[in-house]
Amino acid sequence: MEKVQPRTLSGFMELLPNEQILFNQMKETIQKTYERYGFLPLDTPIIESAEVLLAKAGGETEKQMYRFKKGDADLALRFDLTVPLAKYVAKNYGNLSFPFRRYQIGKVYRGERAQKGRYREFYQCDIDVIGDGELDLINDAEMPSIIYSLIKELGFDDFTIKINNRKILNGLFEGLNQKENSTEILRVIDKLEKIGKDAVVEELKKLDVKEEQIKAIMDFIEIEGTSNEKLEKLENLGINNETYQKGVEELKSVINNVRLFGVPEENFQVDLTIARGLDYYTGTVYETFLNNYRELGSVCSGGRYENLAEYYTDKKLPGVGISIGLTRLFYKLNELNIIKAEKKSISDILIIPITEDLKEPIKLATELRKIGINTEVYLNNKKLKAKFKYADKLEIPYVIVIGDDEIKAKKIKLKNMKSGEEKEVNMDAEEIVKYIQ
RNA sequence: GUGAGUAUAGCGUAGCUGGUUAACGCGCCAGUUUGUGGCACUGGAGACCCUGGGUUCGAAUCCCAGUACUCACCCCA
Repeated sequence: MEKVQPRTLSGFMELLPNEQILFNQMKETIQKTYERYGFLPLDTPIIESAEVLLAKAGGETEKQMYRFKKGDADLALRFDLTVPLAKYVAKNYGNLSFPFRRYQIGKVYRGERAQKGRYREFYQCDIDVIGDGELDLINDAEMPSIIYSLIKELGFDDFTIKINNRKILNGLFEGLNQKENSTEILRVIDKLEKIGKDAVVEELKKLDVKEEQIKAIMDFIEIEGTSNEKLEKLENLGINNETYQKGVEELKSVINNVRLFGVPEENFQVDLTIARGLDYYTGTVYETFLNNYRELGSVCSGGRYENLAEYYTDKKLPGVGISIGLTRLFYKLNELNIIKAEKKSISDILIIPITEDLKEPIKLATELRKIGINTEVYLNNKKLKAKFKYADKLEIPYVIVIGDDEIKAKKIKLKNMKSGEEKEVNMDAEEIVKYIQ
């Protein structure tokens, strides 16, 4: 029979068991951290009506969205988790308590060309706080504290959460009469670290920004110093634009409150070049960098938006949120050998029966599972040697052999696969647990 | 969407100045060791060399097309 080539589409991540175990651990760490801050779980469909998902879309988003017909229905795969959240909040407005704090961890889809660390299907891990009508600025200051806990929990100490406010840049552009160009200019500024100062100037020239305006922009983003020094310089720049001043005020307040939430000074800073690609942010924006691995780019980003669900409801729903691209993060950490997929099995014990009667082995396995020990029974009729080899290959730490002798004596030998030692123990789950680490 | 590269056992690769049994490592199976894995040795299975066409006495090897994948740009997580 002719076989179909077993293949996985470009841009779709598929892992081996040892990698998947590690991936799941990271996912669980993120979930636990989000829950510790009181965020509620949410799961929305991967497929939604194209009309819903494309309500506000345009340009790149629309081009990259997977869209298809099923019968007469015009459907699409979700592009991110924010749009489904907007729909959800608008739809369930009456049944939710505000401020609504939710987390969502799920796959999203983007039909673009895959490349290193860029996938067509990937996990996003989002949290957002949505206010009804308004949302106090202090929520913007809580986000960095959550990022701080999260990155710590993921095992990193040396990282910096960079904080900025879009109003500052937008106000600056307004003052320079570059409002129409602001999105393009922001994109260019965002590339500063990647392409360098001179290239940024070149790019700005291409956007027809005038010489003295370029100078003003460059002078601005090159403001140096500690967070407090930067804030002071921003205030003393003599820019009278209202949006700008509001931005500086907000940023100052957020920075002060981030301290209140206990984020150590070395883990956050004002960075005026953080602009984020997404243009729906309207205030505070965050990016997080691992200082020893700057090449990873931001590992956790987010920001404040004025009106989450304007395309679905007249209710004004401002929010602030952050997102981790787990698939990319995992891929890159793995590639750089920062994390290692070592566990090949999640079993603590493999029970190897060498008797026709499986009653006792299964009974023991059930008892062990009841007290929380991951237990697997080898259920194939192979030679004993092959059964041990299986435990060895999967690096299952303990093996129990149960044959007729053991059943008769009600004693088993618990073998530590790493040391090779065997210990005779009563055939009793509670007893056995005492000898495993 | 634009540009470049790659395609050979399950995996990673060699072979690519065309020459008849396509090689190596890992993995897999079996044995040395019939209630004990790792190590070692011995043996074995496994490949329409991406697909289609062309050049040639002869193609994994050269040419063309298609497809897939990878990388970069764009954009982004």
